[in-house]
Amino acid sequence: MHAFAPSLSSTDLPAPPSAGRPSPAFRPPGFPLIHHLLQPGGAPRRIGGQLNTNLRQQEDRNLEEGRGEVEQGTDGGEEGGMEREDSLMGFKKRHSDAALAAEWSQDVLKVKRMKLESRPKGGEAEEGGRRREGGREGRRREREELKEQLDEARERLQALQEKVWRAFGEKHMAEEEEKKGRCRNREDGGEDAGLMEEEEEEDITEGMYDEEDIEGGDMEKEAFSLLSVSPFDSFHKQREERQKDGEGRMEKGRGLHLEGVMEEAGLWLDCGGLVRGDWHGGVEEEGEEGGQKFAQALKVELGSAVARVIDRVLRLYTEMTDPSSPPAAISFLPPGNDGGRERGVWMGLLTQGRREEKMRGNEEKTGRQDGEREKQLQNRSSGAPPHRSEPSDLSMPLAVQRSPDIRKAHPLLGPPLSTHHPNLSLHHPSLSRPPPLSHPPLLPPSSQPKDLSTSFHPTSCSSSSSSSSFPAPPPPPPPPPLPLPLLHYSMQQLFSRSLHHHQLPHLPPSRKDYLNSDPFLEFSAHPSSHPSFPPLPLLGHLDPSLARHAHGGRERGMRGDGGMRGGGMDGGELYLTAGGTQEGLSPCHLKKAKLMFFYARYPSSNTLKTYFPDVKFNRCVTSQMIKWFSNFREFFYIQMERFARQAVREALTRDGAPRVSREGQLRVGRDTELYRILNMHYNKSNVYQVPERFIEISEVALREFYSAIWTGRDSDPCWKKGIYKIICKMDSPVPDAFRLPGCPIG
DNA sequence: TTGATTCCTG
DNA sequence: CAGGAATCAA
Repeated sequence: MHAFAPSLSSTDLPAPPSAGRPSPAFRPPGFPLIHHLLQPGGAPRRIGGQLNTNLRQQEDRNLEEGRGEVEQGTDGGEEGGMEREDSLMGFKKRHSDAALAAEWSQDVLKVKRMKLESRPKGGEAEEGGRRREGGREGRRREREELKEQLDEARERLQALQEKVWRAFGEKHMAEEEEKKGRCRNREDGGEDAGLMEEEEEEDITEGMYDEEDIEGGDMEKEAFSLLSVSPFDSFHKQREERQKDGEGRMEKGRGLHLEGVMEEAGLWLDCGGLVRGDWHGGVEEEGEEGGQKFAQALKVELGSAVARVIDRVLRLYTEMTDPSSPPAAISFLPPGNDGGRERGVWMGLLTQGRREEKMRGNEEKTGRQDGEREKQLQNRSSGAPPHRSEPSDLSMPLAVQRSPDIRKAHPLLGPPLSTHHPNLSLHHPSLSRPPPLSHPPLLPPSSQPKDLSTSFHPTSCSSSSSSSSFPAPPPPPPPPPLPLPLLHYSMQQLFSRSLHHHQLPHLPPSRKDYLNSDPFLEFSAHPSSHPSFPPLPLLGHLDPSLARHAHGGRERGMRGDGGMRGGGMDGGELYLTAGGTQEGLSPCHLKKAKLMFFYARYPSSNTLKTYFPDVKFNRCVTSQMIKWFSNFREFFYIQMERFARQAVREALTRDGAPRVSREGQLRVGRDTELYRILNMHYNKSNVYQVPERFIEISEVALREFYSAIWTGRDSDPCWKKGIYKIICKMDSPVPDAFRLPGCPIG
């Protein structure tokens, strides 16, 4: 089980698209993989009864949500728990009715059929007769028959188990033998006819299992079919059946040795041995050890098989989508853009700006505050900036002052070495021209000399080389794609698609698809990222007792009861609602929101609601999230302004009095300081590939700021409004991947 | 009046 | 990042 636990926990497994899957915190480490595999998308799995309250409610929640949509927007927070209990009770009640046998799966029917068929001929009548006879003679004969049948059953069982073990590559015959020996001894100790049926059912079950297992064939190949494979299906349904039937029907409730085994391995491991069904007649206990091993073996095999299949599918998928890309993370770079080199070519202007800033004597600190000082500084020190306020300057013919010797680096060979900044490289072909600037046109990028001086670079080549300015290593290269496996979120995606859309992409998506539809491929497994993906990501951060309370379904109750959080924590409190949504926003939601910012700077509240299905929105939560994006924008614009001012200042100090704005030469590449800062802020874990579009927009914003500052428009109190207006029109649709609940990355 | 947004502050 | 104030639009 643990063999694949780190990378493939139960929480990675497919689940209904709705929120409310149990948090890992609720689950002992050994929660069986198969349990989830048993719940193919949407198929209600009715399990209950023997589960403790918490788990039962979780299961019930799964059940409910398997049927349909998230109960979003419904007022289920307070009453959810009760309603669930009621529905559960009602459910049991309903199922005590024999009429509901029709609901049972074919597996159950098959079990019954096989049970009948395998029963010794006439045995039933004879048995009844013996029972009526009721004497000692009858009992003796009965035992003899039982023994015979038992022997027979043992043989069959042994054969069947051999098959099973062969199938799973494990042989625990000795243990099985020992187990059966104990069973027989116990039987000899004197039990009534019920045991016979039990043995028979065991036999039957083994047969059934064997049969279906044979059909199952290659587990690895058929891992997906295992998601709905029937032995376990029937196992669960029979468990349910037992629960419905209750105490009085031992012949149904008991037996099914394999079932018992599985039950133990499943439920017991699940719940830490807390729960145990009423069906235990004693034999199961004897076989517990072997049964658990068997179940363990099954789980291991199932888990590894599923993991292999998943990896294979992922590989296949990533190959289909972009054979040239590393499998782990599909690059957003357009074809032909070769990673760092290309990026280095078409950008780098603002590389390493910040430290330079400090070197230059704390002229700026941060954006807004700099604003005033910056103005003063510029008005004062840059001495009658010729570029400012005179349109005539801007309309003057471009006279690019540059020293031809500066730029030897070939545009395709990356940034110039050391002392020269690669800022003014070729305009990237994929870059869309920023919206028309409010000042006279600049040279089109394509016509601009490739060897323009680095005058716009915040780091002055003349004053200090970048290497000297930065003893520390230069800005980190673009984040390398992380290796396989793609799990967690991407796997969720994959399963979500395969299970709910019943298809995997078979054709390479268009570039647009890359950008807008399949960004989940950008996610790569972070080594340390752990599945907060399925809902309730915050629980992991909370006190376990909170998790317990929350798990109970009466989360609000704990607010008063637990009192684990002092006053003032309400804002960030987490409450589970009946629909699996949570009130309050978690750090995971914040991460997700930040990633969304790459696509949408100005999402509407309605948009946010659609992209956070696991959040129960109320006025407070909505405004909080709106506020988040406001803060994101604020940070974004502050950086833009800051770097724009820096570039302006750089241009002034470098070229003296350039007569034209050259913001057209500004670039934001993945190797620039500006990019690094933005990435650090919105994508701190650096597991998400920043969309190219966001870089383009950043460039637009940077140029707009530069232009405004250059032309002196920043003296207008409302000078940023126009820029905001431009940027707000550049929102792109947030990928569908973000519509899933939970946190996309760890 | 409410919600969204920006600006400012801590 | 949150809180608060101010502004603006619906």
